[in-house]
Amino acid sequence: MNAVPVPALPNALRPKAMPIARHGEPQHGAAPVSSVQTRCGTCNLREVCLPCGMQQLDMALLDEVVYTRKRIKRGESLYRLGSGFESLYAVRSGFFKSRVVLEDGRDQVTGFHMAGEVLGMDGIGTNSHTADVIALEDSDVCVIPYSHLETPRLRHQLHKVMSRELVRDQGVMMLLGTMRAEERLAAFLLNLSQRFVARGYACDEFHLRMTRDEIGSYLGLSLETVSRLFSRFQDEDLITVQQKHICILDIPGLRSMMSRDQD
Amino acid sequence: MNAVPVPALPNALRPKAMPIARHGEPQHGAAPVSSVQTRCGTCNLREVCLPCGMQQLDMALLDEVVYTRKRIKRGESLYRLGSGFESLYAVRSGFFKSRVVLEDGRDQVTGFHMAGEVLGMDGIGTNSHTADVIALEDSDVCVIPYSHLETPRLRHQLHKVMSRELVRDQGVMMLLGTMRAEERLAAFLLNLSQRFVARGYACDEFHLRMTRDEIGSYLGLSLETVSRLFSRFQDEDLITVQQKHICILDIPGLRSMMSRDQD
DNA sequence: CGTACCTTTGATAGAGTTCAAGAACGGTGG
DNA sequence: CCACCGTTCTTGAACTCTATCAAAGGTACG
Repeated sequence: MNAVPVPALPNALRPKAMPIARHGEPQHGAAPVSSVQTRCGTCNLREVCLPCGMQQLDMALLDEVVYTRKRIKRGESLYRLGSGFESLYAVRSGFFKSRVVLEDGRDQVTGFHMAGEVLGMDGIGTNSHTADVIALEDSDVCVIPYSHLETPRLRHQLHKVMSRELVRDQGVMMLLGTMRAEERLAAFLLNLSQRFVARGYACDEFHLRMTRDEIGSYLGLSLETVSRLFSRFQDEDLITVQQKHICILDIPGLRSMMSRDQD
Repeated sequence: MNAVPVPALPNALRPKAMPIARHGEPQHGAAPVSSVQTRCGTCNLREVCLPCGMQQLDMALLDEVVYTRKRIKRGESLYRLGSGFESLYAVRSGFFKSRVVLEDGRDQVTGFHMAGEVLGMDGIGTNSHTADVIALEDSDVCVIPYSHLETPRLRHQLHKVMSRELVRDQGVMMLLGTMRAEERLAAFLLNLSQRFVARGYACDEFHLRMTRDEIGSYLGLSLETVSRLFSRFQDEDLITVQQKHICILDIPGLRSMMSRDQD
């Protein structure tokens, strides 16, 4: 029942279109306990997942790829710093955060991850993971043993995914390095919006799965600043906020907030 | 003549050990104009370069890998945002910065790159580069056509390099997201020091190849703050600074500067 | 040898943090 | 159904760190 990212909310909050975001397999009344077999060829996420860009390729190839599924409950971790690396994980449904922790206890949220995104690549280099990945809601992942990445196409897809991750990181550095608080939050909202759209959900209305604290950590701001900015954006009719429920009213307005010259 | 990262400086500044940092090939009087053939098997950088970790593997394998070399003069770019992706580049000698530029002109230095490091992986995802990479001194790279990464070992090495890059980015996010100015600069100096050591240079004495402005951009600080902190670190006998020439006097002191509890 | 760039240092101001307190929400159990 | 609890969110006020503005000194390179 957690296949839809916005679980128990009024109709208005449901995705306007959801061609992708349901499980490929029929969902039985009782959720499967932990590991199920899943076939890429029938997975509705295939257009945004690891083999993204493979639509034009032989489906036959995809059909052969079968992964184990794993459920992670809200608050539990997919993996932790120091745990051994064996597999990559594709998020099937749900929402994760990744974070790194400093010796003195400070931590930094390094990313939020939704359906179709790939996790675990930090472990390839040292054979053990360098971050914690924690489910922000009950979630489902496909386990992709690293050793199974045998076909050239799939390997190239992995390269693409990793490369995009590097590019995403550049964006975060830009955000943390040069942007002011309001620009960061605007960029954050627009990014979330884009990613929801890519998954067939409404671009202008969604439910934040993370706390103000987690947003703040990710954006390099205090939770109070995040809260204040949400209120200010609302005053300026850019968005509406009710706790974790966000409506974006003025996408161009948010966008213009990100270029400095025109205040 | 630019093989040594510290070109024209007093003896004290020269690397204390330099088992790695000279060209594998005999250097002819006049520097080669642009492209030369280079063999990994005889390259003195092989222990820190793309095939790092391959020491224990067949050298025979390495010997077959031959790359084209390319010279980039100070101030020139290895590639630019939007330029097509074909190859990865391994830095043989010299020093680079990478940066991304926002529409409104602001830019962010996203990394500094020295001998043995691999550049260009940002281009794999979209088949075009997403950043500018600019030489901070006359430099030398090996051109590694992406299509040549054919052996399983080499591919795995690429995965490792990319993964480590992702982990490095996590570190930068931690830096930009949670650290204060002094912590950032301390972390920066310690990181540089470590990387020099890995290449056989002195850990406590080196020549900065970048300006205060570039350091500031990388660390999310203004150049004035960087300059002030250098001066303060000097007052506190942690380092000595003379323009771009740095001596680290107290590594533990710098390290303790990075944990917040003990002020 | 002069010019352009880089660096240092001071004074001021502003953005965002921190501390604090109260309000809203969500779940639990009586 | 309501009261209760912990967690999350909001808002205010004071303070701090860092940016910005400004000017002078140094260095390097043509």
